[in-house]
Amino acid sequence: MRGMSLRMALLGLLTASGPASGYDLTKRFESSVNHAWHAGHSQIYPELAKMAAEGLVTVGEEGPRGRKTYTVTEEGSRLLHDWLVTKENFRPVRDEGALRAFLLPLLEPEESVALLRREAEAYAARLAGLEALWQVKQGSGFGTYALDLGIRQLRMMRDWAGETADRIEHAARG
Amino acid sequence: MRGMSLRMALLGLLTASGPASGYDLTKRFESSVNHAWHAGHSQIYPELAKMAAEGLVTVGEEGPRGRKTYTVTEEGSRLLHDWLVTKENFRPVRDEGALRAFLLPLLEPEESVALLRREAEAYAARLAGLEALWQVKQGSGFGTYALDLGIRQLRMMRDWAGETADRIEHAARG
DNA sequence: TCCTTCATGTAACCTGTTACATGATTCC
DNA sequence: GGAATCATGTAACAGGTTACATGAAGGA
Repeated sequence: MRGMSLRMALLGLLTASGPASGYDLTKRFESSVNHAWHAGHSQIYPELAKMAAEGLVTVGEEGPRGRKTYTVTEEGSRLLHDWLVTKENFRPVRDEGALRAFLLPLLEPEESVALLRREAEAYAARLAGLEALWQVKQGSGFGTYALDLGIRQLRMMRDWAGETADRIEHAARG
Repeated sequence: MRGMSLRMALLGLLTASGPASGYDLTKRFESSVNHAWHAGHSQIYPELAKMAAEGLVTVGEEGPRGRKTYTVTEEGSRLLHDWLVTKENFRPVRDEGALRAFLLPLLEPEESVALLRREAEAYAARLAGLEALWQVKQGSGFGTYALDLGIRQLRMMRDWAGETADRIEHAARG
């Protein structure tokens, strides 16, 4: 089995914050795990159905408006634990930002510099968002480790973009 | 059009290192752009065919063993340039490492620590690979900016894993 | 002759994206 | 009554993975 990530994210959210509907999970994704793994409702609903069919979750009674509540089973719990502990995580890299970095020398120096400055700003803006979240959470709570990682990531990229722009500018003038 | 990355990587390699066959490009991918964007031959061959059909590249005479040589056209060149200069790059995040970080609190402290130590080592090993490459290239040449980015990335992840392990260990004891 | 490398592809499958589609409930 | 939000889904398509399949050329 290859891409179990969506499954694991769902099992994780259900474990951490308790039983929920597909709708709830879609919201939880947006507000918590989204900066680590993105998924929309059109992916979540069918995945929950499959997971129920495979016994990883159970579906409760239908509530108002057809609401279905999912709960993790023993088997789901075990699977998540095993995945976390066991799985070697080196899937092939596919990073559009890095690809653009790779191709950067194909641009004129002024073009590259302008691009990098723009990107540095964009990274800084996203960074500000995550840092605000960090403030709110006071550096504790469920998503903290991932949030820390995300912040470090954006800081690194902002710095890389800025310093690379400086380097190119310097080389073009000097 | 959404995922133009493979296309752009191919146009970029053809621009930077000259006309090549699908086979050559597969090799070039492995040895240069692989740490930024991965693709195998089964993706590259059909993509080149599509690109030829759309006039982004031309196919030369067949060489020995059915070898086909591709060359970038004006149109391909323009497309690549526009993509680099214009495109806003914020595709949704989908980072398995970050997801695992998010789910980390579901493990027992000792399990998390063991996992993070293992990961820190793995990052360090990959880092050593890229740093060796950097030494070879003496910090210059076509892929340099991306290589720099890759190195910063791995350093950051290694540090994050190590420091997070320390933090958890400290909290569990103290 | 045999092995390796060069060289091309296809097919089935899984994951993710975008757009379409529907309807109940609650609040103003 | 009308708008927002709750709540579920499907379908067509694009992108990526794995495995299968074939054969020519070159070197030991």
